[in-house]
Amino acid sequence: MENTHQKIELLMRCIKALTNETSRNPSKYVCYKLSRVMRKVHRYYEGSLSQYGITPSQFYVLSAVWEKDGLKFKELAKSLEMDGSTLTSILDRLERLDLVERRNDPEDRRSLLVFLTEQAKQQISEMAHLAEKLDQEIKERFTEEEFATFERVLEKLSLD
Amino acid sequence: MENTHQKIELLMRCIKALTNETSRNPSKYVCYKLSRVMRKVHRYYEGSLSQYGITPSQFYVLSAVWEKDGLKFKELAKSLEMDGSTLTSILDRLERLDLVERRNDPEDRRSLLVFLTEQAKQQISEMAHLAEKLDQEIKERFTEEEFATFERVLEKLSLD
DNA sequence: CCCCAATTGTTTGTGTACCAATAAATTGAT
DNA sequence: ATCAATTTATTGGTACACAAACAATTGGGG
Repeated sequence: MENTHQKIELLMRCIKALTNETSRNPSKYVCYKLSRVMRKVHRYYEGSLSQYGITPSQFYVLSAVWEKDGLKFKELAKSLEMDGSTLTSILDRLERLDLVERRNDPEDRRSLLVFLTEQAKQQISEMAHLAEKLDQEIKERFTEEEFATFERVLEKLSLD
Repeated sequence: MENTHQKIELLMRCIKALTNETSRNPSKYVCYKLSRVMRKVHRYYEGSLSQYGITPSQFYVLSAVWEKDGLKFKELAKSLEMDGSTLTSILDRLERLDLVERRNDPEDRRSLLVFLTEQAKQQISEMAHLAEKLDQEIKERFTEEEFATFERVLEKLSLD
């Protein structure tokens, strides 16, 4: 009986293939594949970065401020292509962790400047080193050309 | 003066390149690239699916139930590789939209079975058709081989 | 100089996403 | 048959992500 069920399943799959009926499984959609992989890779980074008490998104923000200390809130959001309200909440947490500091912009009272704290400056390069190692471990699983194509497609998709 | 500033920027980039100092910009990390592209593609789907009043994630759940109507909650979560608590909240919304129905499993009182409503059955193939069109528009931007490599890498990353 | 439109960052509300803790039901070992 | 361990779905808590509404500020046209 169990065997019969399996045969029926197989037959159904054959019928679908022969009639060219498209699968209903969501795993065929690009968007679904992307989100599944993104979540997986995100958790992979998260597992390592948690030793510093931060999340991947918080790490990206720290890196961007590290690249240009004291940049404007607006510039930061733009460079991360991140919604302002999302950045506000991430900065709230980073400020609570004493890793980042908001200061008033002397030239425009609407604007904020974002700085790393001393503590963050001491830790960030170690964090970055860790993240590079994680990246390396991912890349090792593919040929250089394969991964280059992958990144090129990602790059092209990220330009609107 | 502005010109001087640009020259300094350029010089700094040269120094970084010559000393092999790695960039601090987060856009070099695989995880960041993935999340940026995922968000972009997600918004792209969202814009179209919103005409049905649903989100991409809700669409994936509907598709999976469409593929196998009346499957167990647990199976559904597993096939979507989704945390159970996430699925609970998505099913709550889909039930409120009258697109999905939870029923008790007669064979195990801990378990739930998930069904599409009549309304959902009438709409889902149109939604799927739309999603396929969106996918097609993305794929058109690349050569077949290029995109095949991209999907192969995604596939491999989603395992383990 | 004044007013109105645009800009800046925050708040609020909704929707994922996941972990830990929970309650209910089932299973298995004795 | 009974009790402990396991399984199942939900709840509660935290963290993104984004749109819309908001307050403070700036800037330009009259």
